[in-house]
Amino acid sequence: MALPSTYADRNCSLARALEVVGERWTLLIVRDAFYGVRRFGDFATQLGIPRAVLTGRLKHLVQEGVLVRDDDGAGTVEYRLTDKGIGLWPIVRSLMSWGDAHYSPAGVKRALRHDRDGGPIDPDGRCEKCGAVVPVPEIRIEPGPGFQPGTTDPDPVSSKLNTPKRLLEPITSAHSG
Amino acid sequence: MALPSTYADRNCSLARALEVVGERWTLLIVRDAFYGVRRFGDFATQLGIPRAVLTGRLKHLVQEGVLVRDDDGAGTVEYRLTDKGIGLWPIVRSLMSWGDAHYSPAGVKRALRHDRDGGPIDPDGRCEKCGAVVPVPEIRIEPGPGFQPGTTDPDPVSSKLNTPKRLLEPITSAHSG
DNA sequence: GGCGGCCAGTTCATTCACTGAACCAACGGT
DNA sequence: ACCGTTGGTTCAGTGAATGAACTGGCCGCC
Repeated sequence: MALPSTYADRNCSLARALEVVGERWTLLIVRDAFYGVRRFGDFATQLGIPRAVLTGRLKHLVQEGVLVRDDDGAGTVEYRLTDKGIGLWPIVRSLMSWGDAHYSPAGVKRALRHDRDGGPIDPDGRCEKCGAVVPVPEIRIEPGPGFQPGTTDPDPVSSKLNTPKRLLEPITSAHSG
Repeated sequence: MALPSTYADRNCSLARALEVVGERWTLLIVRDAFYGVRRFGDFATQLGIPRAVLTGRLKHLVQEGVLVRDDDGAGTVEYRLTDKGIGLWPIVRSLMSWGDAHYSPAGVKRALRHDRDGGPIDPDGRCEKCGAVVPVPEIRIEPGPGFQPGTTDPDPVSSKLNTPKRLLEPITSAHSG
């Protein structure tokens, strides 16, 4: 985003946060990272984002410490959320919740559950069964009542994204899956 | 923002929410609305946003039911948050909180308190004194330890924004204040 | 050891949106 | 009649997004 040159808003953490995750596409990339997407190509096809833009956004996110770029030396590159990136979860959750509440009359598109006890997670991120704020790796995501299966048959990555799974669990594309 | 023409992501409420509040400036406008800003000119000077862009964003937000445009017939126009707009509070709060946590080593720039009992509000939006999720109109906002007073002396609206006050309480610009 | 496929990333011409400053019209007060 | 305030609009210049084609490293395979 890069705020106006004259950084009028030195005292707003919201503006500061938006400099990191406020640009177009960025939060969608982060969301996919929560869903387990790690590969450049998977982000690209999943989001339909121009590759040049994706390159820039990933660089920015790595620079800001939201993602780490893990290059195994043999040419396999993976982007993974850092702890700082995982800290974005409440933002992603509350945006999804607001979107569901106002634009998905048939019910939530993706439901969240506490993987340990199966309890539903309320809009505040608490498990309705055990009452605890559920840590990200213990969250299971699955299609909700508002979910609409696509008309065209999905690529392998999409179908995995639409299957119940825990957050952060890697999605492997193509051959290795 | 207007997602890619081919709306690949029909099943993502995050994408849907970002269509409404994901464009540059939009969440800053919403934040200012929480702070009590209501006038076109105040948004413009406060944010340093080009007026043409502000016009477009306000129109969009009104269209989406996040703000109402209130024209008293005598030429006085006010933009106010609707209930749907107030529903964005958890998003604004969690973004501020993330920004403070990672970019404000001296402490939060703005502190939130439950106006009724003075209890501090935790990152989840709960009053640490009474334990309740604090409704927006009961939230008092005030400069925190990370707040940096500006070098240039502020316009009247800014100084009011930097004074403890409750959310949604209107800020009146210039003469009437 | 050359071939083909996969993958991350670049290049580039086109289109689109933002920027910033100037301008305009309605109203209020004097 | 005139001036200041307010909510916009207009417009040329600039920068960023788009989308499709391309590059180059690495792999397995014959």
